[in-house]
Amino acid sequence: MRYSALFGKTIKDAPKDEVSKNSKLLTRSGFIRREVSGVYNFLPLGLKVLKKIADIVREEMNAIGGQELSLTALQNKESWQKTGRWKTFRALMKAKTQLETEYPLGPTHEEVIVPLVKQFVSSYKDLPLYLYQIQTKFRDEKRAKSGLLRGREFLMKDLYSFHAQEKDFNKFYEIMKKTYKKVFERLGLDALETLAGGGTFSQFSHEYQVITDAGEDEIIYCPKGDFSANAEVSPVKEGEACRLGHGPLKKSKAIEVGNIFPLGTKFSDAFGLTYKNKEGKDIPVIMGCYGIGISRVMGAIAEVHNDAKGIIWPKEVAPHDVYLIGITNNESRIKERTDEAYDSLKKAGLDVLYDDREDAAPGAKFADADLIGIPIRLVVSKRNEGKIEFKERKSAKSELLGLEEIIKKFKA
RNA sequence: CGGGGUGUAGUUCAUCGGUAGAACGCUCGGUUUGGGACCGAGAAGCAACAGGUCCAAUUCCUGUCACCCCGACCA
Repeated sequence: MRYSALFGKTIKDAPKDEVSKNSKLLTRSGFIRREVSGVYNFLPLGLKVLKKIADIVREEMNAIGGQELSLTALQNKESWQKTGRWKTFRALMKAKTQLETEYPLGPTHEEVIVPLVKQFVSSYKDLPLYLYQIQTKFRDEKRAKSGLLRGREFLMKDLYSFHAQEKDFNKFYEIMKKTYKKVFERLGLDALETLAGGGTFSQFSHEYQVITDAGEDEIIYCPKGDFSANAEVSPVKEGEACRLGHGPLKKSKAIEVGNIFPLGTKFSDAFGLTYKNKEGKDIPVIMGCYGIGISRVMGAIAEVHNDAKGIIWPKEVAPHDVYLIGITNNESRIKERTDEAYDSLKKAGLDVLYDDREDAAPGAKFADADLIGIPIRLVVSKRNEGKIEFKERKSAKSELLGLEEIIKKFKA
């Protein structure tokens, strides 16, 4: 991609209404732009990141037998009345047609998936079943805030599991814990598996919390990593020893980037979702749900991985592999050499953002490279004597390498 | 939803009862090229919206809307 053709330029000053670190950085660097409060457009660079996050999640869901589908955002009011949530789910947005018919705008999808699954599941042979989607959700937050961290429209992965036996559910719940750990590692997030309340569904649930002052939750956790609980439900307090005798426990603000939740038979009961066991008896299906806020993850990464100059994207979610700069000058062949490097890198399968602006001062290019935060920066310049400067965004050091060596480095 | 604050050019901000100005960005010309470079010339605004006061309102008053912050809320 040539920078000169890229839609979405960087800006020096963030709009004054973008106050949170993540939205400031993502707006300045041309990844997102706010539409209304709590609702963001994703520009090409931002969408690339969003897709990479989604793809990692998708891969891991597929790996444990998840089947992807896509459920509607515009939902069925009757189903929500059946579960009682038409009245009790405060953040439910309701859309009205010209004829005054009301539709819930999906904040979550139990009311859609359970009736759907009921049409296909009737025997123990149909279970277990793991269905997920990555889809836009709507929640009528009384106050949207913190950029991508709490919006009214956001992208979320939700998986629903259906089981014949409690035992089977428990086994899968543990698999999900491992899977979530792996997902967040790949996303470059240090997410603590945190014990949380179960709301109206169950006694407990688990949240995946990333420590940051921008977060809204408070967690009590052991710095050695063997305990973490949401402060709302934690029986132990800051400063005490954890269950393995480590200590002292710490208290921090954190942002919830995922959660997993036993649903029991609450929704199966509401919709009469049962299966026939071997004796021909109807048994309610046991369910679990498992969410990851895709757009919130993007915000959390920007919130946590940055420095004074801009974002520092983890490799797996970066919008491009390389930011290529040529420091041109009319007399030398720098422009040609940079063009050649661009072509070679592309041929080698790398996704390159080539800053091909001819009249921009070198400083402007460096500043944009740092702000956008692509993990590797390459500089072609007459100063580098036929080699290319290779620099990691996260490091202050750089080295001069040949093109072949650089390509080899990426393959490794 | 309670409290506080803000709406002026794409962005950040000035102005102030006499109908709008800078910087950045943008366009054109020229000079530049290792940390947001320089010179010159331009384009760009229904001053959120509606009403009121006044000879005259971006400016004062009222209302509405939007946005931000704190709190409450967040299956």
